[in-house]
Amino acid sequence: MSLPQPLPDQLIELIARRFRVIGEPMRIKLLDSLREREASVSVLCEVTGASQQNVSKHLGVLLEAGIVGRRKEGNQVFYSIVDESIFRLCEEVCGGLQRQVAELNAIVAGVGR
Amino acid sequence: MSLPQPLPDQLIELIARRFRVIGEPMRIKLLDSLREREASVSVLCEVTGASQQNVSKHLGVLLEAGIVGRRKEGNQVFYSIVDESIFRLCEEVCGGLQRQVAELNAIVAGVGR
DNA sequence: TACTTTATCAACTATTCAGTTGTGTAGTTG
DNA sequence: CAACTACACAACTGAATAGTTGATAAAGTA
Repeated sequence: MSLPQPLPDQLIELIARRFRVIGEPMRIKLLDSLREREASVSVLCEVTGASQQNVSKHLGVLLEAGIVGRRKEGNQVFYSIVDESIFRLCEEVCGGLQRQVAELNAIVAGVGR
Repeated sequence: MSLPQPLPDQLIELIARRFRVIGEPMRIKLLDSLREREASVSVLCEVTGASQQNVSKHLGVLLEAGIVGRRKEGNQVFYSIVDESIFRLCEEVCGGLQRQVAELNAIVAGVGR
C-alpha cells in the first residue's frame, strides 16, 4: 500500500484516532492477553489485575475500533482479536525501539574507546 | 521480529508511549510534510497552518521520541525524518481501515440484495 | 548598536481520557 | 421467587496534554 501525498485531513484524523486507541498500556495488555485465544471479561480482569469496569470500558473502546469482536455465551462475554494487523504494528514499533537502543549502545560504547 | 508472550510491562509502556506520540493529527501532518524532504520550522508553520510555538512544541516531542532529527543552519532549524518505520505504521493502519470500510461496504450492499 | 527574523521556553486554559464508584441488566442457580 | 454471577453504563475525579499568549534567546541585517 502506498499513501497519498499529502494525506487528507480526514485520513490523518482516522489514523491518529487508531494510534491513540492502541496507545494505552492497559489496552495493549488486553490485546496481548487475547493473542493466543479468546477470553471472557472476568478472565481478562484476573490476568490484567484491573477492575471489571475498567476492563469492560477498554474492551468497549477496542470493540468500537473494530480491533476485537465479542461473543455472548450464557452470562459470559468472550472477546477475541479481529484485526491481527495490530500485532504487526507492535512488532514494527519494537523494531524501531531496538534500533534506537542499538544506536545509543554504540554511542555509549564509543565513549570508552 | 517476534514478540515475547506475555509482553513485559515496561515494553508495553514503551510501545504505548510510541503510539501516543504519533496518535496526534498535528504530528502526523508534520511527519507527512517531512516525508519528501527536510523542512524548516517556518515552512512547516505555513504548510500546517499552525502557530510557530505549536509546531515547535510538536517537533520537540517527535525529536525526543527519536522520530525526527534537527540541523541548524544560520538562524533556521531544519527537521527531517530519522525513523522511516513511522510510515510503515501509517500504511499498516490505513490497510486495516480499508479492510473495515470494505466489510461495511459489503454489509450495506448485502441489504439491498 | 539597534532592529528583524526565527525558534524556544514558560505559564496558562481547555480538553481529553483513564480509573473509580455506584447502579442497572441479563442470565444462572437454589 | 430470591440470591448470585457476569457484564455494561453513567457520573465523577484527577492527571496528562494540546494549543494559546507572552517573554526570551540566538542569528542575521542596517
